[in-house]
Amino acid sequence: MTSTGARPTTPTLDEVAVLAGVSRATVSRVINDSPRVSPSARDAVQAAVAQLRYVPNRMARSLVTRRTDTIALVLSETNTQIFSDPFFARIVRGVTAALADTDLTVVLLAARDGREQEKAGRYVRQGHVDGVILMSMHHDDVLPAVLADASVPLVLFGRPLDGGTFSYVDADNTGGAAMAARHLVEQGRRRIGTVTGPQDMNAGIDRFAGFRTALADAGLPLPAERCAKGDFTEAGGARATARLLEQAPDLDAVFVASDPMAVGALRVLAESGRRVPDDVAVVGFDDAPVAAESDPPLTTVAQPLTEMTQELTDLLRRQIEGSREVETRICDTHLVRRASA
Amino acid sequence: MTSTGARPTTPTLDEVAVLAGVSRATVSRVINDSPRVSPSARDAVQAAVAQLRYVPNRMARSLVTRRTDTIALVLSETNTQIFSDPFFARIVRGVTAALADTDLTVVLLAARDGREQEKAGRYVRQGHVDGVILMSMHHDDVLPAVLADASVPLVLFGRPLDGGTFSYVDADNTGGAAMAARHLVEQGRRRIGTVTGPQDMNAGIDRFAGFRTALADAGLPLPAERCAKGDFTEAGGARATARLLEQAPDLDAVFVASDPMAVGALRVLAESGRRVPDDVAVVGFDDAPVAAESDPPLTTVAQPLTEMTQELTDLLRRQIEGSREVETRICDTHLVRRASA
DNA sequence: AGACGACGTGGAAACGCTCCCACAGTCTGC
DNA sequence: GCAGACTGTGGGAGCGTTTCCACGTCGTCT
Repeated sequence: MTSTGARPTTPTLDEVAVLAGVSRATVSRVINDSPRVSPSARDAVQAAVAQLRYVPNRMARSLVTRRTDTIALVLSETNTQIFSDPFFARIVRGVTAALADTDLTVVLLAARDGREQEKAGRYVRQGHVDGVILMSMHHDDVLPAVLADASVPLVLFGRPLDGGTFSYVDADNTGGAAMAARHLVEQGRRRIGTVTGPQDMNAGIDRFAGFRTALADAGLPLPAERCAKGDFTEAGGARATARLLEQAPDLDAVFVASDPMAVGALRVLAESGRRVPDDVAVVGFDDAPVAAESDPPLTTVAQPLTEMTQELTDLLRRQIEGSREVETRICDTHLVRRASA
Repeated sequence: MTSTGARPTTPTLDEVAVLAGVSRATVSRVINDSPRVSPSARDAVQAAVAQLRYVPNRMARSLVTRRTDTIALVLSETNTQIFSDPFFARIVRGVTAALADTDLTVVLLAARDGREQEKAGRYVRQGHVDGVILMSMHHDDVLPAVLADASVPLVLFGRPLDGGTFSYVDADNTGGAAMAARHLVEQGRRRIGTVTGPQDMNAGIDRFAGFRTALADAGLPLPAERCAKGDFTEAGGARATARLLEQAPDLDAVFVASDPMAVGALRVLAESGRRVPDDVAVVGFDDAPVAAESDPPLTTVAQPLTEMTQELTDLLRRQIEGSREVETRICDTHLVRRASA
């Protein structure tokens, strides 16, 4: 079983050339689908490639072309829990799907603490990738600046808080939250509260702002005791809702800034003996898979994730092609009506 | 805002050498911490590096060293849902943590369909990484063979089904399931059923086998109507449990092959009016975070995930160093007793 | 029939780095 | 005081590609 022999050396372009009886340059042309090759030469090369099971050496190729055909999807998030958030999974799926037809490969980089962020930054700066999609939600994250500084094409998922000059794609969080608020008002609710997201995340801030503004526009008050801060997790949503019910037991509706939190809210509401939507209406945000399966199914604000990931990759690819334009895309949300409101 | 000017060209070793007044070779030595450099030269080089903000070009370096200092963690799994399974997140965390002190960077590759698996395979074969940790659970996955064929160091998470000669690390699924069965027997349970995992996954097969054997050893029968097949998800666990209760309403205990499924089982049991553990005892598997928060908290079989990821990286690093030994590690599980059994 | 593109091809120069080797200078032990 | 080792340094080859350029060899147009 034991052996420390050298691993088999992979064939090079030269060896293929010799076997095919042509020059290295011609083999290269065949590999790269150049039209300027005779059919006979092409056949000979392809046969030789197949026989030797030749695979081009990426490093050598990248060294001269200065392209890697790889992009990084960097998840900069200290909360390890969020990494298993279905929302992230959907983004990853969307991005890889959007690039399925291209020859770009997506690699994921998880940067959960300072050291990992540093590693990710170095990885990018060393030229491993042609571009970066960065998901960084927190205010104090330095990675956006570090990567921008690496002068590598960069697109953010989510509006950056500090308003730096980054290209980014985001959902219309403000508008979506306002839509949720108006929906509740139209249902005749008057004592409407909210479970917010973290207020150091743009999504948390914007959803709260949109909600508050819409409520004010409708002439409804939003006293502090009808607001509780959550952390986008189910457990956090449950805790926040419990607090809310204690502070404002007469609540007749609640806007919960994410679906996982809303699921927690539904549980706590049920445990408190309240019926949803009869006693308390609930609107969530995200249209996560779980929203359709909750009891009752959740009315929620949907983000057009497919469109967003498509925009993300479009923007990035345009930058890779050479554009230095700073572009932003705010994608419209829409209300998905189910049973909870 | 618009401009399509060329991105700033990154400095090379030569430019650093000129600025520092030394040769390229000396700069290289400083970069690579060679001891054979005089303090004065070292200082001059470091100053020049800082001034030019020089970062070595990975491609050029890798081309000659044949190392990339990168390993890939490949998730080969068609079930997109599993990608957001907390279990995966824990593995990712464990692996990156185990490599935190090294200069190895981990990149994640998600291979969810044939095309993505092909991309991942190509990525690896082209020499982007020094080694691969592969999570591939399904019987019909071709990626293990493809990657092994790429003659790149490879370690599997989870025992491969076809018994190929791969290095791998796995939990003692058989032993853990047997432990769960014995625990239920010791509690005086006699009509014990199970919700299994998918039977085309090694974890599903082994847990079922260990459970069945232990039950037989205890002289207890396991009729077919006390077995229901799940898919490792909460919803699947709920469905399987509902089936189980229909087929065998007199069940007094159930071993559920994963914690998410067990959570689904608890819900269905509660809905059917059964008390846990009074009427039906439940043991799960994985010791997922959710196990501690369920109602009642779940007794479950824990895998030593930290130890496993550590072994995984140790094995891989040894292979990268040149070992061609095929090594396997089966890590012991232990029972975490909570309230459900 | 002669000139002239177009076409297919090979030689050779990069790309940015590491590392072997040679070389001068300094230090040690006699 | 001199052979020998040791130390720091620079020159240069080479890693496996792509791509520019020059060079025949045709077919086509006047």
